[in-house]
Amino acid sequence: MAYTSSGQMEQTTKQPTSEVPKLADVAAAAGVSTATVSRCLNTPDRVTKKTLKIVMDAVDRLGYSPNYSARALAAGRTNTFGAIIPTMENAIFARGIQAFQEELQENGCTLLVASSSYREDLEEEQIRTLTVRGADALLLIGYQRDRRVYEFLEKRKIPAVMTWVSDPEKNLLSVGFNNRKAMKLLADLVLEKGHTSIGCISAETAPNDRARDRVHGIRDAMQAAGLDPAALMVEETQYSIENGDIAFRKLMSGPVRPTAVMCGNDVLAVGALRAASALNMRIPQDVSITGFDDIELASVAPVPLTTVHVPHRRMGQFAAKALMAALNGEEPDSVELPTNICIRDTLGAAPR
Amino acid sequence: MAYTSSGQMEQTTKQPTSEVPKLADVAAAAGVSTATVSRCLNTPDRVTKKTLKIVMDAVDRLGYSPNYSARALAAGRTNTFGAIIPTMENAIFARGIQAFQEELQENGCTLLVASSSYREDLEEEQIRTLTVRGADALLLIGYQRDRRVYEFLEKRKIPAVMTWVSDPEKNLLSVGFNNRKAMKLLADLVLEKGHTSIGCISAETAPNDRARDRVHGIRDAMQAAGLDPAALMVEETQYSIENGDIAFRKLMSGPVRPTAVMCGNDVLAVGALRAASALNMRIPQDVSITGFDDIELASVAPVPLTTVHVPHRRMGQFAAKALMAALNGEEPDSVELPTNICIRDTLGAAPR
DNA sequence: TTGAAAAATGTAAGCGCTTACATTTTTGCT
DNA sequence: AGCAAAAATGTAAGCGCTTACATTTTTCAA
Repeated sequence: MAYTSSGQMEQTTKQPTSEVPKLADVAAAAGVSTATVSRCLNTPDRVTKKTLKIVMDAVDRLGYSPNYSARALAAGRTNTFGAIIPTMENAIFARGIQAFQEELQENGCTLLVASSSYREDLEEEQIRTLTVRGADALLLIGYQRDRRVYEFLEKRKIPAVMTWVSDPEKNLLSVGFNNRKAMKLLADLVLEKGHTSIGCISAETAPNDRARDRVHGIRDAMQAAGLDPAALMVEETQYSIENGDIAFRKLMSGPVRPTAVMCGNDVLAVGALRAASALNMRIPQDVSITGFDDIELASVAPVPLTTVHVPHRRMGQFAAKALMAALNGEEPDSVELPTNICIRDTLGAAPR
Repeated sequence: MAYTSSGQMEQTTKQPTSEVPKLADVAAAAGVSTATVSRCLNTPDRVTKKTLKIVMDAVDRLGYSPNYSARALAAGRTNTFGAIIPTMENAIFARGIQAFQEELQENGCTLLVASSSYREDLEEEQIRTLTVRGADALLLIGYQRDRRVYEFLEKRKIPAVMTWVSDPEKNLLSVGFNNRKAMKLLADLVLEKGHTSIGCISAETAPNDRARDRVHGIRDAMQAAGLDPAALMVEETQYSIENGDIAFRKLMSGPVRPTAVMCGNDVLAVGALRAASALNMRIPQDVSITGFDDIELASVAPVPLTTVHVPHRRMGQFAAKALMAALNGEEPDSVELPTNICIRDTLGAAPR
């Protein structure tokens, strides 16, 4: 009777199994100790095939499933990961996070997602919340945050991976891509088409290092092509179709009309597309427009969008793998994924 | 020394506070028992103002935050809610779930979201997973699922709220709206405009009671208007812009061309819109198109969409409130929210 | 066959918190 | 001032699991 879960004697009137079975019940049913049951569940190779079978049969028979809180408390790990993304409102992060989640799930881990609304202070708060909630590790977007945050994570020994960015210079684990280089490559292509008057619709660069890098990339290309990088006309706004529309109109009503408008992401580009067609501008004959990300929206836009394809799914998967490795005491390497340009119908030769 | 967390004597070399402080440390620092600290945190009104202050000061000073696993284990509640939605890929559920989450967060609760890909079997699996993970309560979409699932929840005493639907006949807690009635109202309007040949692009109705109800609503209106409900031309497909496009073309290439196409949601409607303009049909002169949901997409579509507005945010909030009430042993009432028709530019008089 | 090393299993001490119950303090009367 | 009831606080027993360590069983070379 050593392992029955309740101290009371067996009643003559048997309980109708309304109670959820616990580890000790399985142990009793299988005639082994709780430690053995625990091993069968967590480290099956430390147990005889025979006992494994007996125990697993008991598990099935009782319909046992472990209490995660108890497990977390005893083991000191929650198997819960956190991700803090700037927004859930549009699809920018959806695919990558989805892949991240799937990869975790396959390994028995859970994901908690929070959003920061592109605000550093809120991000910090969310990081603390998720940590307190017991997240074993975190996925973050970009590098830009107070050093205090990094110190906090360091102190708590919580592995974190930065995503959507890549900078080998930084001594931080990252799984992402080089925004600046990716955008430069697309800009090179735009310049090759003969455009000299370039506009750019970007997310707000102050709180967003990815956006900043992308704008930088355009300037790099201009410089390389012998143009004045300062001539780039930049409109900053928040990511939304509506805002892309507005920003495009602003660019078009300025003193110098750009012949190509490079957008910081596909959502803005679709807004620009809409504005252009509302202004009776033909694409790409009158104006070229490019995006970034290659989300579904890009391919179903009124005119399919020339954009930069980002391997979101692979990024999510690798990020998960890296964090799980870090939790196992390994020292995973950062990975920089290649992006590639996705040529569709919105980029053409400069007019005239 | 009764409440220090470590049994060892104070070392001469003080630890650099690397260890995360625990309840007992706070108790020791405040000079009270662990019970009192716990009460300060959970039921502050059961404690003197004075001790509350002392304890909270200690909490701040030590930077204490409770271990949620331990709390969950001891209290038998996790303060975690689960939501299982058919898909995260488009924005249909985003707003409602976001509001649900915000409401929970305000009350110190966490949300775990999983998706079922519109498959009953996967939904059941996710329900079990979330339950095992310790979800105290669940938000589900629609009514349609095996009775076994309801029994399971009943047995485990896990409150669940059905959302995006409302049927007072069902003896289940729900916070939602009447899909059939909502769609009928819109269909009434379409019929008033003189349309007699109606098409419908719907989600697959087999696994989706909301979609089924909406189609039903159109038929109700036709019947009421003296038309043959069986004459409704229905195309079923999965929710995506692309599929809406394809379905629209199918409808238009059938033996009878509908003059109005009512879509099961806004995403499909935007696809239909795109197809129409690709086919050089003017909206609404040549063909009327309607949506359902009123997500952002609807108002930024090439032609702003006439659609049914669903109060997603309020639905999410009420759902959260209902579940929290249920967990407190109350018996919350189901709530049916009103929808309303959002008239924009895609519905016009029947041609000729 | 024997015995030491390796493998399997068992024992029991927590993990950090909540809460029933016991005890002490305060309150509000008379 | 004195007393019973109410309020505040303290005591300590778990919540269900993992795991260090102890014990038993198996393996395998001599």
